Amino acid sequence: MSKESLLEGLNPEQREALLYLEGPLLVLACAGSGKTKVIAHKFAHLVKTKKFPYNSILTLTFTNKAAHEMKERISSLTGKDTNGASIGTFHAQCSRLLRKEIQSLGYKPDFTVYDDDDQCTLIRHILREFRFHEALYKGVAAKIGSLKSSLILPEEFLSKGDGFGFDEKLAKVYIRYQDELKRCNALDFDDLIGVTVRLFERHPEILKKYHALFSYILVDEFQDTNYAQYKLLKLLGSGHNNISVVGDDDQSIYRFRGADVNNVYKFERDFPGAKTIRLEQNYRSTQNILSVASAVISKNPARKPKRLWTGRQGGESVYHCWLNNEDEEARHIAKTIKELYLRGVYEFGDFAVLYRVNIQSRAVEEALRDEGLPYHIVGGISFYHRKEIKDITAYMRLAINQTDNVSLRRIINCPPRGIGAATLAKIENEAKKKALSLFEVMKSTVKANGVTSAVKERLEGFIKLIERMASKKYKTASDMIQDIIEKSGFEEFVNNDRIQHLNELIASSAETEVKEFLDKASLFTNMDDSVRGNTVTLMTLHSAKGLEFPVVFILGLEEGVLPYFKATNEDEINEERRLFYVGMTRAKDILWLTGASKRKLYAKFQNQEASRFLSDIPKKCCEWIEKSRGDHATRLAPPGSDSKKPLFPYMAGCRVKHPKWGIGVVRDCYGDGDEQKVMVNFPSIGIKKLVLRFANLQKL
DNA sequence: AAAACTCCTCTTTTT
DNA sequence: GAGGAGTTTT
Repeated sequence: MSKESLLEGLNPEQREALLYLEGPLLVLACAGSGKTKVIAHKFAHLVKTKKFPYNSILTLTFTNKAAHEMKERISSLTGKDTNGASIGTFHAQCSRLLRKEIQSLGYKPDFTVYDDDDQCTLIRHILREFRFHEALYKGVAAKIGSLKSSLILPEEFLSKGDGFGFDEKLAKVYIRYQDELKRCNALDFDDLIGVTVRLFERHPEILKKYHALFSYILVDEFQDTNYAQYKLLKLLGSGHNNISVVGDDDQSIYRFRGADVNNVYKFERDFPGAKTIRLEQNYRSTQNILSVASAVISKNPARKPKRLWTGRQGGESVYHCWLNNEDEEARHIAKTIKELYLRGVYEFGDFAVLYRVNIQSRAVEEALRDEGLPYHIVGGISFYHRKEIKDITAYMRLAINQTDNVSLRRIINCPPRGIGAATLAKIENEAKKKALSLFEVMKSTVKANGVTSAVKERLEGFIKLIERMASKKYKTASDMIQDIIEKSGFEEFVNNDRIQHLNELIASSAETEVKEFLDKASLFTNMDDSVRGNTVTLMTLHSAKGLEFPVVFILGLEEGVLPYFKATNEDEINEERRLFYVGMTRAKDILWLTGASKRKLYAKFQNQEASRFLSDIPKKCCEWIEKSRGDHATRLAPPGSDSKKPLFPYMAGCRVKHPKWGIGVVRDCYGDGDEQKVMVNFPSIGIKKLVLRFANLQKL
């Protein structure tokens, strides 16, 4: 593809972003403004026109899915596969780099990556040992995570306690946790970033090497970076300053995971000479949807001002409907989907139902089933997080990294082999005393006296099992998995369903090397394996980021649901507002907002009030439909909105008859007054745009 | 080692 | 009100 065609199809701002090559660049890209496109095209431009080597452009995303899509786009632009390219998630790229360099920090290159599950297991273990309240493990994990994502080391945290004892306890756990990780030769997710930063800080010569290697840096979803990631970018970018970041402060919805929007605001200051380019044209939604979304988000203080606009004038009005309870809400949505589907304009895959919390999916599922509509749910437990899968990977990890205590504890008696709590406690004690790994202690226990011969025998069996696997050179992960299932007794231990999952695992890993497989398994998430098909999509607002659908429903527009009741301070409310904004801007043609006056939350019924966000919506863009009795509905509908003027006489999907072209299906209806136009799909001749005044359409 | 019982939590969750 | 995890019982 030539340079000309790389620029073709880009608007002036997108072009500018692509051609701005010297120095730091911040691209503020509104929802639906083509930010991925800019990155992909810029990558292709650097390679094709500027002759950058393929692996010299570090391209970072947040999700595997985004990385995958990026690779596909780039390879179709450049006509080459992206095997040698440095494109991937922050975590995957750091992990790759650390496998090569981590020895400089005293870890072994075969370190294990602990996912959140493993992290929690370890923290619980430590809490129990300290006799701290074990049930707090989630909060502790979150706190440690946030310290790590701010690059605060355990020792530093200890030095500034709060004086009440809580922080001291936390510090104690943090220190121990970090110590334990090191001894297991393991890194958690935050370490992948943090340790890479430390590596660069302590070893400038290594940093220099990567300055030379990565002569350009491209970053997607920049608003989601945490402090550690920001620091990493600063270090890597400090050599040449060729860094382009793309993001949207209005779509920052992961604050609770350590993401810091301020990174967007700090960029111009911290990267001297930085240029800012705004992408404000939205290629996705109709004007009505955009007006509603902009009105809501504009109420957020401290955001970069933007003028979001679209070429798709008018469009169907945004619908808002208030119902009696969550079942009616769900039924209403199901009925609406069915109706739109039957009109023939939309397929099931065109619909998305978005909600704040996963439990809200239940009512919708039921309603969709009742109407016989196919659906799938995004999120939930990931394949690699299933118990039996994690058990098998624990065997693999232990064989590769025998100091991995977390994995050992997981499988030592699974399947049951008569090594119970008492034996394990003995080993744990011994290990602590001698500062050895559990596996090492097991080996010496077998040689020494002190345990009964029966126990010895069982321990020996386990050790042999692991050592045999460790010494064997498996060609693929699937060979190893099969071996584990056979030799460990898993085969008899698990039931049919789970064997099925294991078979899937074997099939999917037939072409993957063992170590590669383990990395993938750790860094994989539930976002990656959604098998959708052409069915209605149900998911949380969070999971919807980056996606688009012709028809979107957002449910639970009530105080306590959206915004969620846990959001109390202003920052948190603002994040809820952004979440709502992200949801609305997923919609291309039709957007429905619903709420209910009664809802069952955690086993009790609650009276719900309309969400405060609804009052920010300009009345002229929204049609308020009342399907609930009682005072809620009347209070809800804003004054003046009761005059139900059908702004667009033709809904997308309705059938019309044209004197010349016969019967067609309306796709869109837009514009004002005399300019009002309607887009109709006539089976015989295709899509036609007609001025409503002259079209002589007959509604069927 | 399975079964029964008790306790606890219940937001979102890119990796 | 359900589901998960840990603990106690058999």
